[in-house]
Amino acid sequence: MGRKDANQRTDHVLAAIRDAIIARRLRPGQRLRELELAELFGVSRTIIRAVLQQLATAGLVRIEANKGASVDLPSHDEIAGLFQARAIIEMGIVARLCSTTHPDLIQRLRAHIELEQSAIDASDYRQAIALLGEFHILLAQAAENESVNAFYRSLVLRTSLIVSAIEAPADSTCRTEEHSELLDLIEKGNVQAASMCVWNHLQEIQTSLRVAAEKGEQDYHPLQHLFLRESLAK
Amino acid sequence: MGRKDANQRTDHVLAAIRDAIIARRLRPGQRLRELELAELFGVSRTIIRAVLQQLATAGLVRIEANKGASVDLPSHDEIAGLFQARAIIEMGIVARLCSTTHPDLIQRLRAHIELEQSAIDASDYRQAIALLGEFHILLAQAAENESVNAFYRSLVLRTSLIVSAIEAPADSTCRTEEHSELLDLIEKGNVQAASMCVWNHLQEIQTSLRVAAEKGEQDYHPLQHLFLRESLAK
DNA sequence: GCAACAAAAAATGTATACAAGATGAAATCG
DNA sequence: CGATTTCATCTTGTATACATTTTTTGTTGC
Repeated sequence: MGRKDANQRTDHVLAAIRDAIIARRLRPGQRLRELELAELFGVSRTIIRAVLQQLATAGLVRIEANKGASVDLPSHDEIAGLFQARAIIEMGIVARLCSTTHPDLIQRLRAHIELEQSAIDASDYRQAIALLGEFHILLAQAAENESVNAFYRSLVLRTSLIVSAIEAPADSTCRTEEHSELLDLIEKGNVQAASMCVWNHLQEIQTSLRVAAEKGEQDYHPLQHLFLRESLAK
Repeated sequence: MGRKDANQRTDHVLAAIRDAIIARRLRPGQRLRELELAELFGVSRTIIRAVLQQLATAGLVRIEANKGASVDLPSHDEIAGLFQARAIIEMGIVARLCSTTHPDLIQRLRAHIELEQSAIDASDYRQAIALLGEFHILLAQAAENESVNAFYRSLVLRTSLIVSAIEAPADSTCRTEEHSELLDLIEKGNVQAASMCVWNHLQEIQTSLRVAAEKGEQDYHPLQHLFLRESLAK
């Protein structure tokens, strides 16, 4: 019924399921049955299908023909590809930033790094990890390009899902010195070194994640038959 | 009715409409009414809606709540953003290619440039334009990253729609010498210069397109009430 | 004539009905 | 007892029906 609040239900359901995936209340591999979700949200399957399709194009959900949808579970190769993609995008952005000067931008990023450092000093690891990840988002925003931004954000979203999925230890996240070093290189306009810095930085994260993943793979057992109702309750 | 050929109808309709947009049989701004399309393809609105939604996420179609879908008509700012995005991605790819040697890849791209040159020499402009555009696709493929590739292809698709939409003259497309120069720089591993080359290259295309667009804007009058049936006939 | 309003037509948003593939358990055969 | 087939059930795929919004049309008053 084309109501005044058109697509509002769709958007609400979309946000709810996406948030549940991000918060890992819905684990990779979890099946998402249309009728179940429809009843849970009090809407029809029509809306659920639209939502699932959108989540699938965002790469959060996998849909198989005649088999239905489930939270996406990327392979090791796909994970490597996602990190590589992030590196490529960031190198492009860095190259752009190197060619022109952005004093205010650099200053803002430096301020962010100070936040990182003080969180680390205060041993607030939860906050520190969040800030370390946010640095990359800010860097991408610096490109001031909507398309690139949206794409990069979707890459970060998917990679951070992986990070949290394998309960990565703190040392497999960014190091604040490298962020600082990158800013120095950008300021100097050294594209060559800045690119390498970015590449190595993301490469490090990825390899340390792979190690953590392989270590944790033994005690990984997908909790089957999770209750959607609880998983989706915010 | 969940049939053996699941999603086949959807895919067929999707391809048909997308091809029509690419081939400019469907012009930007053209309204896409669900019932009309449904009857044309002999399917239900359900399928048409799924297709339109997918086209919308691909950026080819714009959907307004309660108003329906139409072929996307990007603003000048959006066009600039798309070209800038292409440049950023290509700079990232180029930075990647510079850091390691890819003799076979360089050779393939050089072979492609020879094709460009011979098409130009033979005054086969149609072929030349296609080849000049294809160079960028090949370059993107060189990154060997599925995510980046898919994203870049969608950017190229949307920008080439614009190129054909404004009936750009030949001199607003790539120049083969610049492609050759870029390869030289990659081979030397000069990230700095290669990045600038890419940026300037796409900047040139964009500005010459803008000029062409402004020139052609007078005699642009959207053919209203085009017949969908004819537009979609392959 | 034309501006404003009212009713009708058309188009989209959502729910539901039904068809067909997928799944799993019971039944059958070796 | 184990492998295989069959059938009941579940789930997805598609069509259609109905509600609500938008757009068009027609009419009235000035």
